[in-house]
Amino acid sequence: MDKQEKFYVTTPIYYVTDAPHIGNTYPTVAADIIARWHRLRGEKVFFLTGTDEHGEKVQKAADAAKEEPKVFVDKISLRYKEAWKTLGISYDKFIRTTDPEHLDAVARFISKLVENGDVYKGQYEGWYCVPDESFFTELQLKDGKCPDCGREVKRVKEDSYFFKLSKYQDRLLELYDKNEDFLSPKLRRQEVINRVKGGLKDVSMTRTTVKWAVPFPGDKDHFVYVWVDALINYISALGWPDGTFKVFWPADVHIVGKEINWFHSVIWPAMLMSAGIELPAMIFAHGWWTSEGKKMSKSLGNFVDPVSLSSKYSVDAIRYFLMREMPFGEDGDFSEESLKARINGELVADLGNLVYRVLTLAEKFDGKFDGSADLEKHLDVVGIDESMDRLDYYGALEKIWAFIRSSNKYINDNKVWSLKGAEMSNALYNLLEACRICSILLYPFMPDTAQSIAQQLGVEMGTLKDCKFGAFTGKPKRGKMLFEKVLTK
RNA sequence: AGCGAGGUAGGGUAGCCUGGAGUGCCCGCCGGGCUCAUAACCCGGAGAUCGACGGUUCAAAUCCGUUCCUCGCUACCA
Repeated sequence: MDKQEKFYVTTPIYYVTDAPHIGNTYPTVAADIIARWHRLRGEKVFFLTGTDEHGEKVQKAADAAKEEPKVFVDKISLRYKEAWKTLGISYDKFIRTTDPEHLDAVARFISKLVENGDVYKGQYEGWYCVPDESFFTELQLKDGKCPDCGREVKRVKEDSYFFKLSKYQDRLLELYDKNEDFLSPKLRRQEVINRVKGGLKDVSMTRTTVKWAVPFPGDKDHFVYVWVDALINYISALGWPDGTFKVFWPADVHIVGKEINWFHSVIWPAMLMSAGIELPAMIFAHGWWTSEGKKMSKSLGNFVDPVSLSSKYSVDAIRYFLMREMPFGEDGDFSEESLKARINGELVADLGNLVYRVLTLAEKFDGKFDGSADLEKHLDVVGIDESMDRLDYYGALEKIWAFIRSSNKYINDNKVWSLKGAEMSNALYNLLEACRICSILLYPFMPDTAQSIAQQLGVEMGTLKDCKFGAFTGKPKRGKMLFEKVLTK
């Protein structure tokens, strides 16, 4: 269980043209859980999230809101912070790409690429939709027209600085080959490798038309394209090249959405190679949610909002559901019916009921809780820890739930309610220890619930080291039910 | 089109790499048990020609080939 002493996890930084919704909540909750897990292991953890605030789309959104870009992004950035507070996100730093330190780091980073001869001036060619003021690649066009509005596009050329991505093809392939976990989950691995094998084109990294951006060092007509700016947040947040950068870099995992996997799995490591900076250990691309079976889209207005859901149900239920409904990395569907089914079936009937019945029995018993660890054989802490190493939250929860079910079964099989004396003491010892260990294992997923369990057991919240049967020293006192049953339909 | 993933009981999955009686898990359904517990918990049962065709083998969900279907990625959507 003793892995590295430090752990650095990041979420994508979220583009401020949208309010928080399930799409950005999902990786944020996932990062929060893995950060909390590593804290339970006793590691020094740095958990970074933030907002991506530059670019043309932000500029336009600010214009539409009749606000200065900075005023606009301040507002939205705050909404993210509020949402994360509601959802119990324990980030260590919230970076904004408009932070002065970040702007400075971007300029220095790019100068480094220039020094190393990986940046050259060329011409960017693309299709431009005048009314939308947007560039598109050949592939993005829909029947030769603007994919957004369907109007005519025109071929334009503009000066641009390029990053020599092509130069790093072999080194990238070597990286993927040597480090199997770099491209995670496995399902994404071959997809990226084959595309890289197919050849890499140098990428345009500046624009002259977008002014709401970081100035390009050494050429005042150019501004850094948002994706370059955004990627650098992972090191600028640490104060690269000094400060906590020295403690926490390289990142142990960058959690990203599959749509931005290319940038993180290919372009970002190439940029780091060019700058002579160590590479992150893992890029984990998660899947997407549909909403009630339909793709979430602005036109349908069907974005799932976990913040408002969390006031209707509970934060912990939402956090649990996000990790339990589908394996991290795959796609899945969000439906309120399914959420209710998991609350009633798993949180109420399995977990909540277990804790409640155990505490009822324990309160009635007058004596010490002592015995031999009969239930421990159903507990697979090592397996759970290994699942968490792979960010397999789904697998970890499956194992935790197997233990919860075994504990419920133990009560029935042994007719615990009818036991007396030493037999009762032994049974309650096992059950109370089971609940205590569950409180620890569940803590990263459902912090409030876990703390409530610990409190009702009358014990301090433990760490991963305490996930083994030992002496039960608590003073159980039943409190309120962990989860209330919700009405279906 | 290219590349990738997948098709296992009513739904969702594991098993496939390293062949060995369709073996497991969750939900749903039917029946039973129990009464500590939030109509909660526990047990049992029904339900699958493992997408289709062909091959290898004593033996195929598992290996090989073909085929049909679904989904994802393809360079700034979480």
